[in-house]
Amino acid sequence: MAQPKFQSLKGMHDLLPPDSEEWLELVDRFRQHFGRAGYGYIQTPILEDLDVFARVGEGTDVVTKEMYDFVDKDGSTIALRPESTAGVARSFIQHRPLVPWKVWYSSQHFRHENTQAGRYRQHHQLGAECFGSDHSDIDIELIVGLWDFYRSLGLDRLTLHVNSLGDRETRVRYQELLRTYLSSHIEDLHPSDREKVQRNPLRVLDTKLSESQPVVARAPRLVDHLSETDLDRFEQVKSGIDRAGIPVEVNPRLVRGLDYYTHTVFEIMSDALETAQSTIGGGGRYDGLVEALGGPPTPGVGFGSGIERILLALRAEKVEPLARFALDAFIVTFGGGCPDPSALVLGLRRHGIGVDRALNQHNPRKQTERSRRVHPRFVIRLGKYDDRPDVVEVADQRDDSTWDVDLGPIASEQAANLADVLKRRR
RNA sequence: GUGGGUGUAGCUCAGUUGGUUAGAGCGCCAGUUUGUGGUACUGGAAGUCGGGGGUUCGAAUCCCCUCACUCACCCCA
Repeated sequence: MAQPKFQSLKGMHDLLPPDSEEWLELVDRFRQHFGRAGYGYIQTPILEDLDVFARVGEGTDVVTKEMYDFVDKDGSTIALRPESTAGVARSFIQHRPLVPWKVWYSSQHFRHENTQAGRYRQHHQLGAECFGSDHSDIDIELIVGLWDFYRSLGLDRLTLHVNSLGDRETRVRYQELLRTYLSSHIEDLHPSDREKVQRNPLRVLDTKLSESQPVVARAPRLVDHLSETDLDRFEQVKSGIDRAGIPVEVNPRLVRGLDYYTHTVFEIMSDALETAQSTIGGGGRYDGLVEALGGPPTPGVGFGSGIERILLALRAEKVEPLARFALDAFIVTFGGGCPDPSALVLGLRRHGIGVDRALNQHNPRKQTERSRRVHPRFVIRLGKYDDRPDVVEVADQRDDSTWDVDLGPIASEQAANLADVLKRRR
């Protein structure tokens, strides 16, 4: 194909039917799933003050390299959100809702990075957050909730990884210890891991570079430095997940991309994805986040899950598409003496019947072929009887039965009459 | 930011050592059919061969540049 003059920007994609129908269905199911657990829908602006994001991820690529930030007309520095949690936390501080505050979102995020399978510059996440409770049951509720959501979609091949980073003091203390250790073995690390030692030493733990593995394997382990209370908390979360019947794998090298996490962190991977990005959802606890943004000390926990990656995983597991575009009825017209279908179509819609017709074909055979695309419940044949223009034949696609309906002689009542017949049958 | 792969019709792709007017399947349009159910047959429309430059009598094919897409690294959902 010759490239058109304009196409969507790199890593940003159009969403068209029928894929868009499946997308809406996915979001709707998420809404119902977390709605049942008491989570309300939240929307925050796509643009925020740059510092909202910068405060919470100083050492991370997400905010240092990949942010779409720019100077606004009034000179202020703003950014397209690279993730949602920071904006939701800002909103929490601004409105001070009753706690525990449980919200879910479906939002687009922007990261200026090179694209690959399951990785886009504009990507979409479903997520849920809870602010104002440090109860470990919330951690459990979110993790189990997300797992069950995936299962309800038909995903089967899932792996749950969890880890604990301890509280902030633990984390800071361990981070220093790790930095000291790694600095003394800096020569044995892969060059591209060396710079991370100062900036974000936890990140070295999950390196994929084999050259660094021996050093990392002998590094001090975070789990050995957790306090009694940290360990208790971690045990509660693990046993809660276990009681829900979900296989859980402790991964001591699991750290996360954003550095506001404390205590629980987790990821759910799709084992069906052969691509480099198999994590479809992840999150954890961020007890210091609200405070870092200038709010009162408030615990929080949440997750984000990539919609595009969920859909990739569904395809990889060969799950049938979640939704199909379907109409109640499709109108086929016969011959030159056929009444004009326009009024009937518009009238049926006013009476709550989803209906369409073929506009580019006049051969009934072609129209019938067209109707198969949209999987209507009923096919309505208009103008079939030359001597009785007010009679239509209705074909129920479910059981292949057909019958005639006399619409009556008064044009203004015909749509209502037919709508009644279809609704009774439906 | 770094590296690999791929660009030919709406889609998926053929296209020989460079050689007439660039092909197929699917899809689309129409007909066989004043007619109606996933079939069959017939015909039709549709391509600046991603773009630019070069070599050549001659380029989809060879060379250079460029753009786009894609996969991977980094990183992340």
